[in-house]
Amino acid sequence: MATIKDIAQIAGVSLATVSRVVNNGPKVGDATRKRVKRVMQELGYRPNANARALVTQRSQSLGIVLPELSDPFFATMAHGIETIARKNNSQILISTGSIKKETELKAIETLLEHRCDAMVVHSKALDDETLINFANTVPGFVLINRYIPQISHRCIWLDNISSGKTMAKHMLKQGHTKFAVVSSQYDIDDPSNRLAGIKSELEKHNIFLDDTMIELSTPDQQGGEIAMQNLLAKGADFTAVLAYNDAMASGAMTMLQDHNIDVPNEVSIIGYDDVLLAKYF
Amino acid sequence: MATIKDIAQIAGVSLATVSRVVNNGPKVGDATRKRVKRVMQELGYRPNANARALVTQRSQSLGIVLPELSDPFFATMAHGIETIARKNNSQILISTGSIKKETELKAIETLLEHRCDAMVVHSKALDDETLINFANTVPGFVLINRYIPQISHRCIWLDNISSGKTMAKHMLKQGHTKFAVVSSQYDIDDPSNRLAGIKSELEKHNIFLDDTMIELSTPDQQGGEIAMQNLLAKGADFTAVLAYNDAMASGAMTMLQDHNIDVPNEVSIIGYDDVLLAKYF
DNA sequence: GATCTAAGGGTAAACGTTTACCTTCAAATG
DNA sequence: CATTTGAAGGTAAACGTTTACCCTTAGATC
Repeated sequence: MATIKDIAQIAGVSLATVSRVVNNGPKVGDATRKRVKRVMQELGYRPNANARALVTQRSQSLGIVLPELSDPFFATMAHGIETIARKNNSQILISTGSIKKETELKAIETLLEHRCDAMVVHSKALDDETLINFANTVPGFVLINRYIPQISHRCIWLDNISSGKTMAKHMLKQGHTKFAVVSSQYDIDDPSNRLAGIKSELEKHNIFLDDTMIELSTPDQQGGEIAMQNLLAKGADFTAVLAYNDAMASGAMTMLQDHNIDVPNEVSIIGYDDVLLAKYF
Repeated sequence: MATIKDIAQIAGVSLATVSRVVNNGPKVGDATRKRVKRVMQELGYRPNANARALVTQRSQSLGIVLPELSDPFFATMAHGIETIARKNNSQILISTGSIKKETELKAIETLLEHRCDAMVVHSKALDDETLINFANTVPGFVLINRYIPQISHRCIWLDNISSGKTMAKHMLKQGHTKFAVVSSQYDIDDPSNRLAGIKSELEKHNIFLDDTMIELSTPDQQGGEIAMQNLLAKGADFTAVLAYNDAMASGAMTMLQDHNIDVPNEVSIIGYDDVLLAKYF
């Protein structure tokens, strides 16, 4: 692949001049600029981003750490980030961490080695200390869907407790009194906070959620099915289901329908996230 | 951020030795190796991937060009690629091209500048010539879901004609005689080839698909809705619907149900891709 | 005791850019 | 005519690595 040196030689100018043309810099005459551009075109010259990053200390790239790409929720998130990144002509690098300490750490480290200008990290498995450490040493380190008080200015998060309350409130308003919860089995803040919000709201109305009415599984469609299956198997009595997210809600819904239980006439169900899927369910 | 020079100085060795430790190379004594590693640990040293790529001429990265990340089909594809890339400790760079000539070209060029070791390109908008040119100048250039005879060894593609036939065959076997097609509006090979396959199979059974029975729209759920809406609006008479993909099939299905048409008792519908969504529809 | 060998480690060039600083030259200024 | 000025362009160091080649030393071999 042609380098800046090749271009310079063929065009009969110095490296500096070629560099200036590449970057639309000043100090180049019109004739020279045109000539250099033609040579670049002819040789199919592409500036080497690595060399550039090395000397400018800016890589024009944004790192993203996500649990998984195949989950529509995260795919949509990546898509959103990519759109903004592109507007700032940054390239995105994606690493997946699959909610395991080791792989999440590896994902962040790889991105660090690439010297991304900034990184958006969705980490659920790593402990606060590790993340605080990263935030304090890496300039553009941003945490998404997680709240750590010491580095709150680097966090973007949801108020899960309030979310839980809102969900419960809505169902209560519909007149429901018998509730079941289908939630995530992962030991992270989001499910437990949402559950806390739900419970607190219900208790205001003197409804106490028994543990038998709560089923945990993986936070995807299959998990929703399994959780609902378990609820039905033990003969749980409910008219309202509060699901951890839309994926679980849709799984639960499918399972209810498989058991000839009419949604929403016999049982109401509420999800979370508003992913595209939700619209069709 | 600490460089190899800092490590060398503090550990009292040369750059070469540190480099050997980083790469688990030979010619380093046990004691020295341990000492260097400790210093690296203490300073939180991370080798600079850009510098490395520059000198080794290998970037340990794999570029991906996709139309869009938010579409589950492509997200799943990206996920599959990422899994393999990670096994070969390569980082993935994703660029989206949104099926427009200009942006697809830009996406490829950006990846080229990053000197990816290989790239997987899903391009529908660029013409054959451009892509042939890339394939011939870029070593690891692979085309996915597209077939160009001159560079067939760089292509991974589907036999869309045969696919269309299979779809039609299946519906014929179920005894259907009145068909409608819901397909993609994009002027690319996939929809037209699939349609050709469908037509050819139907004609074998003396069924001739009228143009009024074919509705084109965007290849997503919304497009499926619109296409079905149009079919119903003009009072098309059919018992079987062949959809371009699962997304369109689900949209069409939703629309049928909205019109109180029973799927699958009154109308059968077939999709394509087998995305996760399909299972739940 | 001279020679050889292997292990351990150092030196410096190279990768492809950017950019601070320097040089040249022609036109403008006095 | 001598001086100043600004535009156009060149020189070379620097970014952080890897690696081919060189050097030293201690023990083995004859």
